[in-house]
Amino acid sequence: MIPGMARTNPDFQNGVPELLLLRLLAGREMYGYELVKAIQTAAGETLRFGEGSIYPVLHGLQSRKLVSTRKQEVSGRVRIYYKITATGRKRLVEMAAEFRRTADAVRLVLGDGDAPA
Amino acid sequence: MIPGMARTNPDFQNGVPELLLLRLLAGREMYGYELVKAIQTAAGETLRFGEGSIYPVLHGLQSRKLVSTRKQEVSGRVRIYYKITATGRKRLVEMAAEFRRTADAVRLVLGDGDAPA
DNA sequence: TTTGATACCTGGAATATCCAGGTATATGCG
DNA sequence: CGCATATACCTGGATATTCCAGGTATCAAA
Repeated sequence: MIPGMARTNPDFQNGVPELLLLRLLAGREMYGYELVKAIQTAAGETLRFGEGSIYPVLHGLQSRKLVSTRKQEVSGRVRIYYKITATGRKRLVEMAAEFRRTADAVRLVLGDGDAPA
Repeated sequence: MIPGMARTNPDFQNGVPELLLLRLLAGREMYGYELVKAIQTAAGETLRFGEGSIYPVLHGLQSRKLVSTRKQEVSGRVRIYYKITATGRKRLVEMAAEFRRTADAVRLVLGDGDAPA
C-alpha cells in the first residue's frame, strides 16, 4: 500500500452513488455536473464522490435504461440532462429497501438495535 | 455478464464482514468455522457470507494485528482461535462509527431522516 | 463405505470506486 | 490580451473486495 494512492471501495459505500443519483433524479431532471455538485451538498462531509465516480455510474444507469438522456446547449456549454425512467423508479424503491434491510441487519449485530430479547 | 456467475461486491456490504467479525470477537475468542456459522445465524437471510468470504478477511485481520491467533486441537480437528487485540477494539469502534455516519447520511438523502428543516 | 458435518484453505473472476489526467468554452481580473 | 477559475463533459489504470468453486482432512452415523 503506497501512501497517497487511491483508496478504492471505501467501506459501506458500495452502491451508494447509484442510489443517490436515482434519488435525486426522482425529484427532477438534472444534468451531470449539477448532480455531482448536488451530491457534494446533500451528503456533505461524510459521503464524498467526485466526478470520476459519478459520471461512470451515470453512463451505467443510462445503458441499463434506468435513466434517459437529452442534450441541451446552455450558453455555449453542452449539458446532458438525465431523467429517471419507470424502471429507474422501481430500481430506486428496491435499492432503498435493500439499503434499509442491510443497515438494520448490521445494526442488529452491532447491538444498537431496538432488538427485543 | 454471464448468468449465474459470481456477483461480487454486493451493494452496501463493503466492509461488513470485517465489522461483523470484530464485533463477534469483541465478545469472546472464537474459531473460524464458528464465526462463519455465527454470522449466518446472527445476520440471517439478509447478510450472507460464506467461508470463501470470511476466511480471507480473517487472515487480513491477523496480518494487520487486529486479532491474534492460537491453534488448538479438539477431538482430532485443529481449530484456529481468534482473539481481538487492543488495536482491533479501536478499529471496531471506528468502523461502527463510520458505519453509522454513512448509514445516517444515506438515510438523510433518501429522506427517511428525522431531519429538521 | 458412503454420506454429512466439522474445520481449514485458495485461485481466479467479477465488480466498484477513485485518482489523475484529459478536452473545451465562458468569464472575470489586472 | 493573458491567465486563472468555473463550468461541463470524459476515461484509463490502479486498488480493493467479495464470491464461486474447488480443494484437504477428520470424525460420526447410517
